[in-house]
Amino acid sequence: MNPNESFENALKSKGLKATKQRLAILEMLKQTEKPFSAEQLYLKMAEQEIPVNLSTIYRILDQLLHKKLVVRLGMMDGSPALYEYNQAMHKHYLICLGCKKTVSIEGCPLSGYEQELAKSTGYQMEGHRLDIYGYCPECQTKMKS
Amino acid sequence: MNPNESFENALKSKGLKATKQRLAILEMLKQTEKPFSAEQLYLKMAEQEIPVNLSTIYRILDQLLHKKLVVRLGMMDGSPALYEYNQAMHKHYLICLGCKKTVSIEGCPLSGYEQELAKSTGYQMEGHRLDIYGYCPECQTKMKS
DNA sequence: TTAATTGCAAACACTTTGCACGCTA
DNA sequence: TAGCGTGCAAAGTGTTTGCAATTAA
Repeated sequence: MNPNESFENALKSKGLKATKQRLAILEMLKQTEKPFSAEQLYLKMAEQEIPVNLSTIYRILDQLLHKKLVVRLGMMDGSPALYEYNQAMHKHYLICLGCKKTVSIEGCPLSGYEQELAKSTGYQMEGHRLDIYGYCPECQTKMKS
Repeated sequence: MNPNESFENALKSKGLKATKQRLAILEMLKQTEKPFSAEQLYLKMAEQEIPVNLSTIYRILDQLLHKKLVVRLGMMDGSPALYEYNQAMHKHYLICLGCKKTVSIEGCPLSGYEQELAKSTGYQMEGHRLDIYGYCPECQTKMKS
């Protein structure tokens, strides 16, 4: 099945029209498997001669977020939000405080914990966000010099 | 020891002058043990006839953050950052997606995990952020009606 | 055809900055 | 009194919104 076709179906089944802007965003996020900010997407799309307005990107990302086709992360400081294609299995990130590089972590150390917490608090869990901060090996050596 | 006195020392030992604005902010955060936004602090201080400029609050919070007298949290969406007095032991939060209430969680489920990760990745760990999202019991019943 | 979607420009909220004055040490 | 700290106003950044024009279904 053509990748675009599958996105078309995904969008339609969520009640969203399959516009080229939405398809382009989904494709970009899915293929790279990396988180992008709204502006990064905007620039990438410009390169590919798919001119879009930044506000449109924000609107689309917001819709995709609500439809759970995309997840949002980042924003430890006031820096822009990052969006990533929502692989069914959720991920966590190791973020370098030096160069801001983010790499994803295998597995989730909280699988059981969340359920316990639900029992003890009466909360209905909807998920969690875990980011781990440190300095990557390269930045550590840079800091020494 | 007078609480203000201990803050004075804390500030001076970090190379910061003990001004009434800084003291007021520290006191407020320490006493309430709750996270506040810059604006909330601004309003509270106005009530107490300690007029401050909002930009001063931001500057002070930023300094306190770097000196680790305060921690920052929040910002899952674009809402304002929250600052809280830095109790030595770090905390995590259970945040209600309905009413935005945040309650802190006992203990940290990641104590051992972070060290393992440091070994396997070569990163020098600086800490992590874990927030858990769900609906509190009250919001669950509201949603049913 | 027509309701959803987009572009544009303007507004927004939160935060940061430059500069002159004021106050702590 | 020397220099850190503050207020003020203005600018910045990331994001959202109203409205008219466009496009997918």
